[in-house]
Amino acid sequence: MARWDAGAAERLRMAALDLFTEHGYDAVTVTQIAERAGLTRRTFHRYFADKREILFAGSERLPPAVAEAALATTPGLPPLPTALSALREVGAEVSATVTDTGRRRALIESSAELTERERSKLAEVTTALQSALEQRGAAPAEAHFAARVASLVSEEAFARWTRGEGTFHRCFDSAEAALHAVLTTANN
Amino acid sequence: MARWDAGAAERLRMAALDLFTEHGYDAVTVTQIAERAGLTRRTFHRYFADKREILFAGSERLPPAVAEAALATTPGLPPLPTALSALREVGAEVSATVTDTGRRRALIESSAELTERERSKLAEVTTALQSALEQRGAAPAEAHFAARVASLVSEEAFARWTRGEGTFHRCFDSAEAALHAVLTTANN
DNA sequence: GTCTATAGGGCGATAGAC
DNA sequence: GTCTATCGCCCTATAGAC
Repeated sequence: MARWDAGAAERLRMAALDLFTEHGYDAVTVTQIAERAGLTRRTFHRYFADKREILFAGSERLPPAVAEAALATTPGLPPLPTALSALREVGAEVSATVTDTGRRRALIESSAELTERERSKLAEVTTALQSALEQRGAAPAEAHFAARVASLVSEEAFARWTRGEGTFHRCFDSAEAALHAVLTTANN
Repeated sequence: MARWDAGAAERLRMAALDLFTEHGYDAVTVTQIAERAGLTRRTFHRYFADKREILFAGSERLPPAVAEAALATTPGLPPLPTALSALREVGAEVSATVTDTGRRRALIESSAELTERERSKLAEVTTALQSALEQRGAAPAEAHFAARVASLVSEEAFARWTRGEGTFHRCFDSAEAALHAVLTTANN
């Protein structure tokens, strides 16, 4: 376990995931994670701001990706379709890339601390999306609603995809249809 | 410094609010709050699980209140109108009761930690609402969407109300109209 | 790499209300 | 006397400073 083995961050991530699944999130200390990765507690904090962050490594790339996707859609497309299209596109990429989905989901749901942090991460995506919509000329309130409704669809799409209800695109479309159904039933 | 002065929790809350506004949330320690309230750090933790919780005192009453309101609406009303009606009703009560709105809002927005916690509190309301809708016979996915869309309207209503855009009922209605506008523009 | 401040909580002793 | 809120001292772990 050479001190300069590459991928310290990735080794820490794996060590953490293993220890968490084995003993539960709360029962594992940062020191134990660092030790299993052959590093020190100090080094852990060079890569992750706090213990929760290790389960959200790489998530900082999502908000800019979504914003970029939104800005790249057909000019003149209204805010909601723009937001949906951006999240559909980036979500498909994520669903194709991501690993350990099941273990990660179970862990996050097992701890209030982690659920809380996940909400923040999702909120960051929504905020970035809202800004992008405003850049495209949407009014703040309009951008806010569109970004949040689209995020709602995207979250539901991920939930369906995790449950194995088909490809991400398929799940996204069915989530969108389900939302539409709820909205129109209401207007009767 | 009477050990038995009534309202320890409220004294702690006031002390915390004062100290936070004076020095900033991060710069204040639990020990300082307890001292200003004439109590010890240990007692603080008998009332509040952690430092953040003191800014959300009483929030545990909201989820049941919203669920109750949802269950009390006209039988047969579809999920979304039910959810909207419940949040409109409870929101109006809250807006009539709550104090220190301005200071509290500024504080929460000043700290990522507090923003994170607030999201959790809002999510608890949404979850309770969703359960109530399911109890009324809505399918899980349907209940989920209705609860979250309605919560979105309610949050926007509170934002408008805090900005002084009229009574809470008025703000709620205008928020609902704004959402409707975004949704219909999308369907063109 | 060590050192410090602080959070958060377990446990038993105790001071005051009844 | 009982009952219970509070205290004091214990500990561990996080997070960041030196």
